[in-house]
Amino acid sequence: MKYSKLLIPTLKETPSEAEAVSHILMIRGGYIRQLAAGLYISLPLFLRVMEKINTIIRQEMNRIGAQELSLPVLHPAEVWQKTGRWDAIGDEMFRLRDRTGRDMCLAMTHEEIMTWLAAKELRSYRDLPQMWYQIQTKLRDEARPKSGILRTREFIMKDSYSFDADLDGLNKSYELHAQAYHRIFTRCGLLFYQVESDPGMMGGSTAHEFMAPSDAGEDEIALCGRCGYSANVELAVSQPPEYPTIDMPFEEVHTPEVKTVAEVSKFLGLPSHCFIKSLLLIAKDGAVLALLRGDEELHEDKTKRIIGQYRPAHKDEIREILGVEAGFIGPINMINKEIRVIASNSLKSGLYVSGANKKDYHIKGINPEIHFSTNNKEHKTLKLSGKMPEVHCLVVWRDIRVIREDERCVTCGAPLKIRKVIEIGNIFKLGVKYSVPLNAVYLNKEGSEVPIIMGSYGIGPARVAAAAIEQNNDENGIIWPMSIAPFSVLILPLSVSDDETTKAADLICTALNGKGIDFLIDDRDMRPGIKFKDADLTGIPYQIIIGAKNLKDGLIEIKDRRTKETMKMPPDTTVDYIIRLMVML
RNA sequence: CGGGGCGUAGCGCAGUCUGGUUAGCGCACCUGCCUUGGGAGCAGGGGGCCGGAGGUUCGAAUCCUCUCGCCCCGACCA
Repeated sequence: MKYSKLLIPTLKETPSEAEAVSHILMIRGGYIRQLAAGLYISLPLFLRVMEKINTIIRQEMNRIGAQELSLPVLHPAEVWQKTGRWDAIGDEMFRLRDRTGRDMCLAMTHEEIMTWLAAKELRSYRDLPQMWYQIQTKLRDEARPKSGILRTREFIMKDSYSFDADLDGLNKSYELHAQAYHRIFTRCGLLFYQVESDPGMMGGSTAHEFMAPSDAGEDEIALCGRCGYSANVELAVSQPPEYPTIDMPFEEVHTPEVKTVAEVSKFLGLPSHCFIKSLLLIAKDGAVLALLRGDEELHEDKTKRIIGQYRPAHKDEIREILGVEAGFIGPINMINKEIRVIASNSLKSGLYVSGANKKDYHIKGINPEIHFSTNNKEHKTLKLSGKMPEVHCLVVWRDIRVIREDERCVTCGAPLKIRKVIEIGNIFKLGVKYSVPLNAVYLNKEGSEVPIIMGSYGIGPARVAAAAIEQNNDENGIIWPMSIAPFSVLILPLSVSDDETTKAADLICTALNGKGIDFLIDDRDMRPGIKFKDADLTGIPYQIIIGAKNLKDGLIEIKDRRTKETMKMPPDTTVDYIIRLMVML
């Protein structure tokens, strides 16, 4: 392919709207252009990268027995209404009406349509299992598109769906996908982790995400270097750091106008881990008191999984519900109040200071082993009858804390690392969440009607490309992994007006063509400096540099974009040398 | 949706606070000469509804009101 025939509008300067490295380099390298917020045009080079990634995906999906098909991007509302998602999903779904006034939406994912097809076409256990996938456009009216193509309103997604007769089958399909994903991302030259993830609103039991480490990522994962534990921080667990108990009597202390953990800690001269941080939350079915150790932070997602959607209580609500000003609330004298209390596991033992539920007072020496009780009615009765007066609070022990870097792994005790990552793929065990409402059932051997067990599995090819750039670049530009580079080789005839140079370039083109290697030749009548800069920026893995000076000695030069190493050799051996390099990769 | 920033030539920016020649600089672009191993040099040239609308004023890129767009942080993310 000739450079002069391709639209590759490279930029010398960094565009002001780009922040992420991959975003900057994709724009500067002439890969993409922005049409509007979250909407991008793929230029020829980027399209080639996407095609290479999609080819790898297809090969690996086909290899596990999945079949490719293509579904509409415009959907009738009815299917989505049947699963309840028409109402459950808010502004993120693009909605419209057709000319007859019928409600329609644009596909943000395809569980409904795939399940609809399964309901129509799959009848018997003999039809199962099936794995169907497509590489198609998805549309989501994102609240905040960001970081170039990492979060857009329209994007390509490989989504596949498995249909099995039973859980064993689902587990097999799930495992096959996990293996395929490992092969895909490895072949794409990415560093990545498979981590446990929150099944969330997809509605399922098990879920994993495939995460590529990058500072541009929106997610964070916790990693154990020793045992391999890895999880999204949305659900990652760790051993809370342990501190020696500081002895203190059980007594009230006057703490006028001293409210936050930091203030009380300073006032009493005690470290923050000696405190119980009490937060009043308003959940759908009432107020919830969350107790954390003073050095901990409440984890919103973990908490939501326990009490559902919630918000922090306002100051006047605290006064109304607990009868005390914010800043002095705590687990004391809570036993008669009809408020759920959820306490962080780290508070199970030790001695603590917390608000006394009395203005300007805190209480020292709270001993959860004595003053807290697990959630059973018995203690309440005993307390009320005066037999166990020391119990102040009925608690449920839960993991509701945010984990931190270097805390200990719960399985092996090694320090955990936290990494920012780009989510490049995910796999979910859906179960019957979609097959039941859409009546996707089959007849089993016994002749009874049973819902199909489903799984769903996604990959964002553009995110794979972005992650590859994030992980492979230098001050001069992109360094593509060979497998997904737009071209394998870039030929740089430094002067297109020099006959010897052109002749040598032609020779190499012919040889590369003969070997089926995809190459680009920079045939532009430009100064060498420009060609070198563009070559490095666009990131094609190998450069064959043909200059008059080396040619006088019968030599041309091969440069490895990644290592910057160069090798001089006669033109007729160049192509074989390149092939050897490519095989080594 | 909340907070912040920015809209001036294709790109990157100055000018705006403190209103006043013909709105400026670098890069890119066009013509010519010259040059050809890391974004050359010289000479000449084209390109602007200063995001949009309304207002204040003798006069608005500049002040006021409204509005649209883009980016960043947060919320959201099926």
